[in-house]
Amino acid sequence: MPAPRSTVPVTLGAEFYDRPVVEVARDLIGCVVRHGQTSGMIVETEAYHQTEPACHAFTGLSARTRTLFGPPAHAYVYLSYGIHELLNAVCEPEGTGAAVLIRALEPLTGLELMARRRRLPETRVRELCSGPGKLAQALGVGLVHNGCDLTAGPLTIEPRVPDAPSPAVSASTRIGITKAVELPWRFCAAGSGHLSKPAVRPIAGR
DNA sequence: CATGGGATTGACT
DNA sequence: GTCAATCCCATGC
Repeated sequence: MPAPRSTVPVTLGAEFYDRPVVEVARDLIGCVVRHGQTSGMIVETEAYHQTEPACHAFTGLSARTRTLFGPPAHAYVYLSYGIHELLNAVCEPEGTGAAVLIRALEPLTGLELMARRRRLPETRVRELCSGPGKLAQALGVGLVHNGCDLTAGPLTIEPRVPDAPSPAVSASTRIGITKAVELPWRFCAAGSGHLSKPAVRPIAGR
């Protein structure tokens, strides 16, 4: 059992999330998601906003989207394809439906527990959190966390380490959707080996 | 109340 | 490369 290094937990405050969702998606790259003893650095995100049809909030307020329209800095967790639970961070002011989908992490702590939850050998680190369904399973995040305050725990997101260099971030189109496919609202840490799929480099010119 | 569609993953050809 | 699993919820009768 590793002892905690600090007695004061540092998490991103609500003001971080109370901004345009695309900015938050970009700025979350390099931040750290923590749940219990498991944590990982965010290397891939996507932004979703009520004004575009790929967002669950596009159709308006409902039982499902209540969290999305709620206050920022809360978790929006929903079931995808009846199997996978996907973790989002609600953004923008209360009343606006917007969230960042956390799509991939570089595992940092609790790898043994992650591997157990993922039913994988601990050697296969790249497969622990390289996808939105995978990382939720690895962190032990589920529907029960829908609506959780990300500034209060037990599920939190921490800022980037201050003395670490700012990560190079690439923007590209979102994955796995059929509507508003043209928006470049997917953000990846350049060169990361823990992405759900390789980042597509935009082709200059043409 | 019945139906159908996913912000995915893993197994298989 | 293809495809099924599985269930919440939005939609429509």
